[in-house]
Amino acid sequence: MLAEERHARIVEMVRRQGTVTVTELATALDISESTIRRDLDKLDQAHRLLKVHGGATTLESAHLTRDLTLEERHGLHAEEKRAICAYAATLVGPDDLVYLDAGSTVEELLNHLTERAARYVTDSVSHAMKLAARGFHVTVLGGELKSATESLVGPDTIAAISRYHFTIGFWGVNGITPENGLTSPESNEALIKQLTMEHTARRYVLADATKFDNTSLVRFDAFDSATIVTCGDVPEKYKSFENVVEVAR
Amino acid sequence: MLAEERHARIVEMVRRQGTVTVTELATALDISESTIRRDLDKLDQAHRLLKVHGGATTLESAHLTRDLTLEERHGLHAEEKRAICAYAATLVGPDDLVYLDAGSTVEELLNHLTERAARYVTDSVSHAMKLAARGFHVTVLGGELKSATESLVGPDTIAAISRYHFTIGFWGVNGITPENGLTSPESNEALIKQLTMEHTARRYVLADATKFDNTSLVRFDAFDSATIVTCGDVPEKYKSFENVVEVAR
DNA sequence: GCAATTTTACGCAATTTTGCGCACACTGTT
DNA sequence: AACAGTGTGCGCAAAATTGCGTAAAATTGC
Repeated sequence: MLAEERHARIVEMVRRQGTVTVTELATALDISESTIRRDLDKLDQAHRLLKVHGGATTLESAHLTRDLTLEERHGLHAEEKRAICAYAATLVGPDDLVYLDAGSTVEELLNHLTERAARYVTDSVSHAMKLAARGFHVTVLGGELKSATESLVGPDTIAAISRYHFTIGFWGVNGITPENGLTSPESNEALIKQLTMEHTARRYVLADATKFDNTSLVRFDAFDSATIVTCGDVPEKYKSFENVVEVAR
Repeated sequence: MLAEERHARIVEMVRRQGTVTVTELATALDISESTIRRDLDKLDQAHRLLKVHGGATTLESAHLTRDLTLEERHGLHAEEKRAICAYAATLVGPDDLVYLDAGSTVEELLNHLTERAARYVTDSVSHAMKLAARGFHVTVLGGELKSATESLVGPDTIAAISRYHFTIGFWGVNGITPENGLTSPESNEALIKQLTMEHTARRYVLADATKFDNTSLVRFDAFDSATIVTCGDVPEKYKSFENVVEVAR
């Protein structure tokens, strides 16, 4: 196995699991622990992961210790998010044209994507940069860049969306009820969500259990217009809906 | 087998698998490892793949491990760049629609921009994020994201450009001669440069003195089609041109 | 605290990979 | 026919990588 390939797989495992031990890596890649340690040294030096006693972690999880408020949101329901996204990633096939919504939920999905033959399109510049850095084919919709969300909005974005027909797409959401449908706090973003869903064949909304029974400000589609992939303490009334998929934690 | 055919098949294998070993290639193409290595040298030099110990990888997957070239380029001629960009930033007025080329030279320009009333458009996602974070109005052209340069290329980018008419624009460049004009190493990037220049009223090329008397692979416009802002040890023959502006260091 | 366990760092040998010189084949020119 | 120029394959020494053993360092359990 090539050194570069090993490095890529190590980083991939760290990204996927958050943390890995030296022994895990050595077993998984069938390489001596000495080599794993040398690799971790290099990767740590290149700022691709953080070497810690016994193994390695992602750079993000290292911030977790210092930053409370910002990463709080990030770390909240992290396990549920991971389970949801691990499942969602398996839905992507080699011939898909995949739309990826902006937002932190879909950001977690990026860590689980493995289908390199598929083509990805997103309105989030930060998502695009992550995917491109990992060697995926990724296209950015044009438009005005709002710094708060790092997503694109405006007439350019709308024009770009209208030229695409996605085979599969993934969206984050803030509120879900059967009556009010899928809702989001910002009208520009809601418009983009609505338009992209109209242009997508298979629609998946990724939502941990806390999103149920909440209504945010702007509705972007009906409750049953997408498959809702969820995880955690889902209220009983939602479990009977055909378009709700609950994955194990 | 023709050398060109071999090169094409090698690049194809790298693209497909992400990484290949020299032995793999030698077996697959039934060619000696010596020849494979010589081919890899050439292909690496032509930036069609990255040669690594034991084989080769795609440029994308490798970009992460080696940040040498990136930083290397970053620190080079920093003083000249700063002087050039400090001057260039003064050219932007409140009513301008400004085009910003991708690349490290223009990245330096970002640090000097002060005109918050103007609107900025760029094909570099990293430039856009920097500007947005600092509160500027910034629009991103759409298109496929190439991780090596973090710039956008492809039909989406071209379509987006055609809708704009910029009042002023700034470009980086790799080679400048009166005979061969302005040249760039990559044909996709060169095409974007050419198109954006056609859609811009006042054109400025930012180039430190080392760019003179060099010719890169692809020409994107004539020598006198833009004002060339430069600094450093400019060859005498260039100082007499009306479209060359030399700023003090 | 302190001992037991785990993890790490370092030296060394085996293996792999690389760079380079040289011989040979092929091509087009004089 | 002789010639230079280019591309290819092979052998060998230098360099890089890898795996293993062992002592030092860090962590854990009591």
